[in-house]
Amino acid sequence: MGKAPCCDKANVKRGPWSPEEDAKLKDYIEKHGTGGNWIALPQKAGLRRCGKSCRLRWLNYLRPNIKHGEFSDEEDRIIYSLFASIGSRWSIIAAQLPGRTDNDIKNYWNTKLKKKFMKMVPSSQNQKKTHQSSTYQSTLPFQISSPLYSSPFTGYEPISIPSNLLNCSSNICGSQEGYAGPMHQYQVKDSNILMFGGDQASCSSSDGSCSNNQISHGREMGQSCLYNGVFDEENHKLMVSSGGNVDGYYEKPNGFYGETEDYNSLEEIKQLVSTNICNNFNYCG
DNA sequence: AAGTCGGACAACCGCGACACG
DNA sequence: GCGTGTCGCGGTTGTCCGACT
Repeated sequence: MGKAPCCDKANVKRGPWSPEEDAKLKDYIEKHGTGGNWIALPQKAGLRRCGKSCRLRWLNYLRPNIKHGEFSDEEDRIIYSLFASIGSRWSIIAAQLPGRTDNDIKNYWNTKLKKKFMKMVPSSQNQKKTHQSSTYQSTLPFQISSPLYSSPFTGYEPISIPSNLLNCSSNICGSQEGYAGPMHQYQVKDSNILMFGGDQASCSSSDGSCSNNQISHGREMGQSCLYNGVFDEENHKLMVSSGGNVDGYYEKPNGFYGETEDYNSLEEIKQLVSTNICNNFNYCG
C-alpha cells in the first residue's frame, strides 16, 4: 500500500511554467495568500498544476525579493562555512542568504562551488574515498564535518582542542537519536580559512529547546542552536553565523552575527572559539 | 551547418515530519 | 494511539542553451 499521490497526475500539467501560469499564481497569492493549503490552491487559482509544483514555483521563482544571478564571494564563503559544518541542509543555508532559495544554492553548489572546493583541497586528498553510507556523502570530495558523520572531512585540519571542550554531552544539550555531538573546528590546509561549528542535531532537541549564547565577542546572540564561523586571516575578519533553530526561525533578517569583526590572528580566534565553546556549554540546556 | 557535449537551472519525486480529526 | 492529509526538504532528473568539433 503506497502513499496516496498528492494530486491526480493524469490531470495536471507538468514541465516548465508559462508566463500566464506564473501571472495567475502570483496574482492569486498576492490577493489571497496561500491559505495554508497548497493542495487546494491550484484549483482556486485556476491552474492545472500540482499543489507541490505551485509551492515550488512560488518559493523558488515568483516570491518577492528573490535574488537571481551571480553569487558574491561573501555568499560563497557563507555556503562553504555552513556546508562544512552542517552538510547539505540547504534550507538552513538558504536562510543565511537573504533572497537565495535552497534550490538555487543546491544547484550552485552542485555545478560550481563543489568543483571550486575540490581545487582548494589538495589533490591527494581528493582521491580519498569515503565509504560512509550517506547518499550525498558519497558524492562529495570530502567528508562532512557534521556531527552526524563522525569523522572530519578530508582537506580540513582539525585544530587541537581539549577533548572535554569538544564533546557536548547529551544530558546537557539534548540529542538526536542519542547522539552527543561534538563541536568542530577545521583549518583549510594551505589557506587562511578557519571554520568551526556545530550541528543543530548536536545541540538541540526536536522541540528546539536548546539555548546557546553564541560566539559573539561580547555580543549576545540570543537563542539559536547552531553556530558556525569562518575566520579569514588574510583580512582579519571573523564571521559568525547563527544557523537557526529547529523551527527554522532566525532572529535577524540576514541571520548573520558578528560579521566582519576584526581579529589579529588565527590564534586569537582559536582561543576565542575554545573559550566560547566552554561558555556555550554552561548555558546549554 | 549540423551534431554532440556539458553546464546551468528548473522542476519533479519520494520520504519523513507534523498537524489534525 | 492511529490514520490521513499536507508540508517541507533533499536528491535526482529533465530541459534548455551555448560552446565546441
